[in-house]
Amino acid sequence: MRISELVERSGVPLPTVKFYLREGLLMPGTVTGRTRAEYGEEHLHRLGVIRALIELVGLSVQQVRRVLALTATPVGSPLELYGVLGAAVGTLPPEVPAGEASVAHPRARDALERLGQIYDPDYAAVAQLERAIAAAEASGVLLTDARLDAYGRAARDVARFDLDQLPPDPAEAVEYAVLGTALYEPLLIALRRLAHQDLAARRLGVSPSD
Amino acid sequence: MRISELVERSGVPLPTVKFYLREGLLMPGTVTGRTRAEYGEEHLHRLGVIRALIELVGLSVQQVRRVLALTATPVGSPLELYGVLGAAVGTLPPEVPAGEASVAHPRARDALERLGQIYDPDYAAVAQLERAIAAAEASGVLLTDARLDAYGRAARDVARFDLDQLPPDPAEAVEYAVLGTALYEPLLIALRRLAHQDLAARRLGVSPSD
DNA sequence: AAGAGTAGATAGTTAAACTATCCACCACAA
DNA sequence: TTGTGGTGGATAGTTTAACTATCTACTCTT
Repeated sequence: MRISELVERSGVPLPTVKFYLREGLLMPGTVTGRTRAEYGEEHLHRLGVIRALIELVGLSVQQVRRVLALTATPVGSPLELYGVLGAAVGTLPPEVPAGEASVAHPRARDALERLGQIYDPDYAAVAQLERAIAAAEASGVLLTDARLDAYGRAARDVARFDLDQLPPDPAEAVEYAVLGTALYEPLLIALRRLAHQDLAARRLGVSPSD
Repeated sequence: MRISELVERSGVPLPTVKFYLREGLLMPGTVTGRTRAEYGEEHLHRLGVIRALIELVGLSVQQVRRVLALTATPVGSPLELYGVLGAAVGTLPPEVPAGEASVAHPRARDALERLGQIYDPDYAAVAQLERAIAAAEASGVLLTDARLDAYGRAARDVARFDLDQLPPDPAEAVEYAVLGTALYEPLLIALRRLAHQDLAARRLGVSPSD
């Protein structure tokens, strides 16, 4: 299809499509002449993913570029994937500055030790954990061991489910893992908030179950 | 203390402090003269919270204003709090546009029905859930019932812990609930990612436990 | 009396994410 | 074959957010 059809079917304005092409989020079509290029269904799908990550998940253009780059990463074993994902740059706001990686993360190390999990300072998520703990401390709210255990257990339950659902096909697995990481995080957050409200309502006597 | 001391002790530049005063994030000091005002420890603490929410959690100035406004909300029972929190505007990116609240959220309603939880379209988190599901669908990744159950259970476990930890004092409870919602979300996200990596490593044979 | 500090106002800066033109030029229909 | 309109590529402008910088009058302290 031509770019006008891509614009019409995706609902994304022409200048914006051109912008994504310039920024490398959308791969170029196959050139069929000096002033003509052909786009396919994969471009349409890609545009959908881009818009979802930007408008619905709230990622920046730069973060989307990284996420999409990861979906093109070839991995040997499907299970290696989360290692690759972990060594790559974090995708969720707030962005962890480049220099902050690979430095010591004492609070995160303590926490992971307590959970019995591996500690690798090169994992971007370790820096995120460190920041999360620092934010709590700076606000006068501290992170107790009991809370760490409770959250760690819940996170592990979710992660176990995610790994169990990993598609056997490597290419599919990459897309699942990368997009799943970005797409399911807001889901978990929203469900936690709704659970707060539901449990609070029940404890107030609206319904005696649970 | 005078503003210069506040600047020095908080590490926040003077123009920025003035900006936060203008924007209503930081409450004004007690005026002691035409060109003089007095600030206290609560201003210092507030500045710490503001910086943590902006720099570490990644909230926008507008979102911080809403979060801080909520900490000043008086509630009858501590447990009412999460209801209040839910009826308020969402605080985490991506922002849910004002008009989007209170409209039908069919996918979110189905999900909540399946989880056996109350559905109230006025809850901001319902709109967030709807968007999260929409984002997954737009990306070609669908939300299975099994995943919903797994995530819902984990979210509920965390929420139960949060409610159990609610301080008995109403004023403290508000600060705990509001800041806890914002501060502990990045924690849960980081722990999920780290659990992915840890479980993936274990399944690859690095360590046979779990 | 004078210098430093301050409140309050206004203006400037930077970055991100678009959005809008411009121009040459090519393809296809009449 | 000639015009009409869609195209690629380039460049420039817009909008919003979050600061950052000045300016001015005034006042507190020494």
